[in-house]
Amino acid sequence: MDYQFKDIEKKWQRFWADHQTFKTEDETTKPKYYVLDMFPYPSGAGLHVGHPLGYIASDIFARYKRLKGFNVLHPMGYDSFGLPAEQYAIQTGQHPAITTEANIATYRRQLDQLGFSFDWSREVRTSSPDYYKWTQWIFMQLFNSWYNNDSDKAESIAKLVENFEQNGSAGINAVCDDEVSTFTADEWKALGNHDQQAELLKYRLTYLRESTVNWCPALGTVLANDEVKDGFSERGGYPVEQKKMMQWSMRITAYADRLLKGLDTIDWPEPLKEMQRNWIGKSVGASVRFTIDDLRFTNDENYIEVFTTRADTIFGATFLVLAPEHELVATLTTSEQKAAINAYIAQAKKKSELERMADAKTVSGAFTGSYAINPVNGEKIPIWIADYVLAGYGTGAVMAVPSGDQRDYLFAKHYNLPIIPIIDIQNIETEADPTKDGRYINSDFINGLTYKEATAAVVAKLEEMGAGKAKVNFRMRDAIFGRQRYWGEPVPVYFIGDLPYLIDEKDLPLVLPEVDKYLPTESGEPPLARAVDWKYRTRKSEIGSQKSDLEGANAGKAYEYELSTMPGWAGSSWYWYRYMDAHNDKEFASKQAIEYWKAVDLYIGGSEHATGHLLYSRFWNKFLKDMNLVVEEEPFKKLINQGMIQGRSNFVYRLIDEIGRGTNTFISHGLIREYRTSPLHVDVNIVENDVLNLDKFKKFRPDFADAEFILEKGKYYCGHEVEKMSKSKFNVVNPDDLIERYGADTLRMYEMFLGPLEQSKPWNTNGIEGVFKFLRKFWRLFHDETMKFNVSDDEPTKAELKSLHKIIHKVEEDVERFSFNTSVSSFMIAVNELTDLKCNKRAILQEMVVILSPYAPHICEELWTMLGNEAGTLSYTPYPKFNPAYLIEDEFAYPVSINGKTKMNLNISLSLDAPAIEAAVLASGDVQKYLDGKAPKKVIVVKGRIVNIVI
RNA sequence: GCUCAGAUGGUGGAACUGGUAGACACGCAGGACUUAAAAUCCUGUUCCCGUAAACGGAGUGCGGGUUCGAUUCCCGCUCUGAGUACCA
Repeated sequence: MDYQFKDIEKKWQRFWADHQTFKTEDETTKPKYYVLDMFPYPSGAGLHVGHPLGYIASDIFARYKRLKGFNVLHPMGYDSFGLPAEQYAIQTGQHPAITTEANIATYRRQLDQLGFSFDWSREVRTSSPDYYKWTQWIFMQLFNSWYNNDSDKAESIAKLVENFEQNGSAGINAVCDDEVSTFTADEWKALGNHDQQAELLKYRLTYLRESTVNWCPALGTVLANDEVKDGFSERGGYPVEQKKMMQWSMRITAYADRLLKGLDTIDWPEPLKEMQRNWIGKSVGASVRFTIDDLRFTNDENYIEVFTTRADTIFGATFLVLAPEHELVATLTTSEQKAAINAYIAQAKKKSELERMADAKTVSGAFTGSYAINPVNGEKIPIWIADYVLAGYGTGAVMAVPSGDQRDYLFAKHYNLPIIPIIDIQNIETEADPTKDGRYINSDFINGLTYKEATAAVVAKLEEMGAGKAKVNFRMRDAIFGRQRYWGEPVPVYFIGDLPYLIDEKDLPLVLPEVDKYLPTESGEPPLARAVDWKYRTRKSEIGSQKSDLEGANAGKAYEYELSTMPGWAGSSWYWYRYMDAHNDKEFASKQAIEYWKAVDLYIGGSEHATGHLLYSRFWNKFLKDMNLVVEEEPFKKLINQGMIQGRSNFVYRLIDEIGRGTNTFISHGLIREYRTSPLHVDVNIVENDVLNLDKFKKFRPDFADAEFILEKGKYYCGHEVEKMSKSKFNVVNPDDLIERYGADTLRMYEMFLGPLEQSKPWNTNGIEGVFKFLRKFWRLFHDETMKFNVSDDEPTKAELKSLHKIIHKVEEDVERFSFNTSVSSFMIAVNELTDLKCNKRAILQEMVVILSPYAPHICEELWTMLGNEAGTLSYTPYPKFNPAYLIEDEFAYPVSINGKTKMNLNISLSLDAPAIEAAVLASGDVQKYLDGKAPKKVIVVKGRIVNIVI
């Protein structure tokens, strides 16, 4: 029988499902290996050919590891909360759960078709209450924790309370809000429960605070920074504005340093680590207090604090600049300057983020009229405001050193402020010079010192004066953790007055209530406000840690729940643990499961999650580690980014008539220079190797039914271009179509054959034939001319064994370094060789089946059983053992170069050593011809490699 | 602007530690089989000169360097893609 991929693939997909071939046990006899894919959001559009790229790679790796004797965890699930389902619900009134369910069914069908070896018994869905129960539970742990800088880890709030009760706020070194109170133990105890809770909220790892948020009116929700692009929402492209709002936040900044340090311990692509480093944005410097030269300010508030990374340049500081939003601006502004300052603030406020960015080159600012004192030299320097200083970074104020900082330089030039050189080699004629080389001048006690010495000396002096101290600043902000949306996890919190309280653990999961519409209420409250009688009722018998508020008059009352839901990244920040123990209803995963599987050994996914999912996941993981709930500091040991698959669009060229109208005549791409044409996207699915299928084109759109063509060599050639893959560009290729035509094994191998996994590349179906032909050729090795199964038990020859062992070794090497494209080529070479050798020996072919099975599992399962093996055993059979003895050659065709240019090959025994090889080469007639009687200047011989003769 | 990645035939790409550049595949051209088409198979295919071959020359974005030898290492530049954006 010929290679019937359709029957074969259906048969084995069913077999794997029926026999649960890939169900993973949490056993400990084999070494474990955890291969994870980034789980998809099940969108309505289904998979396109770009999505499976990473899944195919991870599946090959997982299958390979099984053959190598590992107990492999290779699960899949769905990140099923999200905006598109909700948008659809708003438009149609359909409950997002229903849409989501339907989309998941499509995804599942498409994934199954590709023959993945997922253990579906462990499937997770972030939108399922069994799952989000634990997302809520983790939220509660965060609420009940604070970050202790002294132990450098998160600890229980109870411990903090204990400390307050014994010592007050003294000795607490926490990551917390800026405005925490100081109090004694007695003062603490004297506080009412309300005030105590309000104070504790400033320490909790998830907390409420008024924050400036990215409010998107069109979506009716708040967006995270990474969901906003250039002032517009990433999804939908709606305008985003800044708005103040009470929001849940996550104190991720507590982990900034650990998130940074951890990067050095994990095997991730360098660019991705770099992106996280930039995002965290650690800068080491100093905070410096500049006294305000104004008697109106009281003694303990008479300073402006700035952050600088160049404390060494402080003698060059000739003015201060505050952000227009800085809280001191109003008080600093003198009456003469009031008009100018107000005008400037008004103008700055009007400018959108986008305009501010485009305007980066223009210098603008205003003088407050006030002065400050430079602490190191007592100089009186003016205080300005300008929008190049950002309120959200550092202290929202800078000391301007125009000789060393280009923005300060431009500002000083524009407003005629002094520029003082502070380093002897500094050249500041046309621009600032931020050099750190040379020696200091005009700088009093650091004159003559080097950069390192000067920085230390200045910081020491400032500390001594009480005017500053060394400080580390981070660019990263606490992450906002709330959406005014319906389709997300409810926050397990209710309110008594203005204070949030956790619901009882027994009441988890807090299930998403039904609502009549998925829109905000008329008064602007989130959709959850529409739920009827959705209130938390406390029970006196089940009161928790914050008990005093639930007792007495409050017991049994109904309280408002938090109405916002969790953001998209909540459910994906811990899901890899759920796969370890997906059905546990006592814990998010059992201790044994976590201790066995530990962390993800290989994680494959796109780099677009670099600063979102991958950062938040590391944060939650570190927190869970601090709580002793998990065992590893880093969740993903090795990570690979699969490249993006871009679209490759095809174009037809419509002839334009004299008056500029499009006609119904189309010009082949090679001829368009001779005509006036306009390009038109054409569906790539009716184009093959850039040749248009004319009949299908006529059916593509009704107005093309009577299209005419000007052809080249009888064919219509299309033009092409690389663009984003999108429906509107008609360049979306659906894997279903390709599977229908060539089968999943061909598609799997072709996606790998396209090029290195990590490289972005345009999808191009040209060439898939080659892979398909390869599989047929492989099939034919097992069959005679009449397509009858025919395998012999004869002893293999030396040449056959050599081919086999070459590929055994090559595939091992390739898979270990994730170079899947090169192993596909090598398979082709091996099959070409075995075809030439007319090899049908079981001893060779059975091993070939095992080696190829991770790549093309269906055809291999079929051949495996045809060879007489038990069905389903292929996935767990041992990988063939490489024997280098079969590759040993006794002769090598040495390339002989003259002056580095290869001229010929000479067969020489590999047993000869260098001098003997040299003699043999020089004796050769062909070499003599080049030497022309002269002696060579030099002869380089690398045994087994090359001979180079220098003349 | 900054950071990172990349540039090899008509196309996707290979060459892993400096050692035969262009493996493998697509496409194209020619041929076999066929009434024909499809499928399959065979041959050729970096470019230039020689218009058959041998042979010769050039060649991995550009310009230099190190080396017996460079796609690979170093310096400078150009272009493409991604991320980031006044971060003090």
